[in-house]
Parts: sequence; C-alpha cells; structure tokens
Amino acid sequence: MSDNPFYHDYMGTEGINTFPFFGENPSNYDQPIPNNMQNPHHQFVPSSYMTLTECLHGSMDHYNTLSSAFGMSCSSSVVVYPHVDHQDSTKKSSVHATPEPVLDSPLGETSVEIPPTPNSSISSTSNEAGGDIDSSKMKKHMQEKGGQEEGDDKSKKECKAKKKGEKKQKEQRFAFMTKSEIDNLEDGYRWRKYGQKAVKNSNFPRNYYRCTTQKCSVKKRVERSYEDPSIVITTYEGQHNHHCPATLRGNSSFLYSSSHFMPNFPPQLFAQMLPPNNQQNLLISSAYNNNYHQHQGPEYSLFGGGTDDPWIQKQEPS
DNA sequence: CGCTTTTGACCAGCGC
DNA sequence: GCGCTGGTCAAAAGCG
Repeated sequence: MSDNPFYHDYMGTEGINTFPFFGENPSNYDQPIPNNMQNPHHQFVPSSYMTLTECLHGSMDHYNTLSSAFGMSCSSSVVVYPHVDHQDSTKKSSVHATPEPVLDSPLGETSVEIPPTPNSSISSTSNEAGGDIDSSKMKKHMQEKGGQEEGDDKSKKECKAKKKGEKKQKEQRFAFMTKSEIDNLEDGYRWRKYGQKAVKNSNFPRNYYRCTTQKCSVKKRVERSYEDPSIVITTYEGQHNHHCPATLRGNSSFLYSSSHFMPNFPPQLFAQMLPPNNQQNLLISSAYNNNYHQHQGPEYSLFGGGTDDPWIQKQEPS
C-alpha cells in the first residue's frame, strides 16, 4: 500500500479491484461496457482505459474519453474524488458544506487536496458486503429489545461496551459532484429517502437515502453546494451487495440516455481510475477546480448545458 | 395496499 | 456538563 491517504481511505483493504458501487464480486468487473455508454460527441473507447494519472497528464482525448465514460453530457459535469472522512473533517470548525478539490491547474497538476467535509464520522463497521452494524441499527436493536425488561440493562451495557470496544471503521465512501438541476441523480439503484437535514451555512438541505434492496446497507447523501447551487454533491457509502436492478432488468438504456452522471458506468474504468500504488495524485476530473471558477463568466453558461458546458468546452480549444 | 416521502424527535460525537 | 451539529428513526401523510 502506498502512503496515499486516498488509497487507504478509498481503497480500504480491498485492493484495487473493488469499488463501492459494485460490491466485491470480481465477476462484476467483467461486465461488458454498454454501447450506450458511448457519447456521440465524445466517443467512449472501451479499450482505452486509462489510469488516473493518464487522465491528468494525458491528452484532451483522454479527458474527453473520461468525460464520456462518466456520461457527461449537456447539462451535467462531474468531478469525482475519493471521499476521505478524516476525523478532523468532523470538527465543528470545518464549516465547508462543499468539498472542494483543489487543482492548481486543470490537467497538469496531480495533487489534489482532499476537501474537508462537514460529515460527522460514520459509526459503522464494514463486514461482508456492506452488512454493517452501525449505531443506529444498534439502537434499533436495542429498542426492539426494549419490551424485554429483563436483561435490558445488561444488553444495553453489552451494546455500549461493544460500541466502545469497537474501533470505528470508516465505510468506504465515494463522493462526486455533478452539475445538475436534479438533486437525486438516477444511478440504476433504488433508494429510499430516510432523512433530510438542514446543512449549516447552506440554504440547501442534505438528503439521506438508503438502498432499498434487502440487506444492502449502502447509503447515499445528496446535497447542493452552498457555493454553487448548480452543483450536486453525492456521497455514496458502502458497497452494494447485489446487482444494479436496472441492469438486471435489461433496461439500462435509460441510465445512459439521461443527461446526468451515472455512477454505474463500467467498473473496469473505475478500477483503472483508482490511484495506483505509490502515486500521490488523484484525479478524477477536472471540473470543480479553480480553473473552472476562473472561467465562470459571461462567456459561459453554467446552466445552459449543451456544448456551452465550460468543463467540456474548455477541453476542446479551438 | 404497499411503498415512498416528510418531518419532528432523538441520539452520538465533538468542542468548549 | 452543555450546546451544537450530523445522522437516524419512525409515525404520519402522500402517492400510484
């Protein structure tokens, strides 16, 4: 393992072949890339998987390929980065509601600062395929046992002791930003909303979703950037232990025909995008960076979509 | 009728 | 210990 914190936090101990969206079944990574992943404007070439570094240092074609692979199209752009949930990030002094990757230059620099997040730590332990026991479940468990007066204290104490003894483990998280007017981006999985919270320093609430599939504990958080309301920050937590329902139904076309980012794109690509060993850099995209902000202006239409998208357009200098 | 969303309440963790 | 904040629960309402 490298010293790269991304690697540790994002990759966990699973190695490079795992990705939160796809569970741990290696066969998942042999899934063919759907034809409709191909963007008519930026053709996605399955054989040209690239590493993150290649994306960063690579040609415009690589960038465009990446963009295409993300399903980036007219109205959405995406930046993806492993979401590191440092303890420090939970400090109250961290008031940033929006994670903000920092890139010194759009493509050339390879260092990315992992943004602080307002998330409080997740008290959960990861075990087989996301079957975790978090504090809430513990609580529920305790509540369910509430009727049993006898031994109630004992079980509570046991739970407490267990919680105390357990070292908090971070769920694998993966966050990305999309520029979209729609908060909850379709990703092929079915989600049930279980909470909504106002976010400090933000006018926009944060929504909490849970995968509706039984025994799948994947959660996702969706919030809007308080800095740029056009940006939706989606954070996935955990691994699906099942196939994507939409894919199984064979109607995945809608996944990619949508103009929004689909995290369901080929796992091979995700694997390739993960930061390799001994590599301090990470990228995944380019969109939400200083350069982008610098380019905001009358010449660009943030909401306009189409080829006006500055994040795409600027990769194609005329 | 079953599933999803809404929303107020509750809890845990953290800083002071 | 207290207050703040994020995260979750669960009953009620909404919806198809």
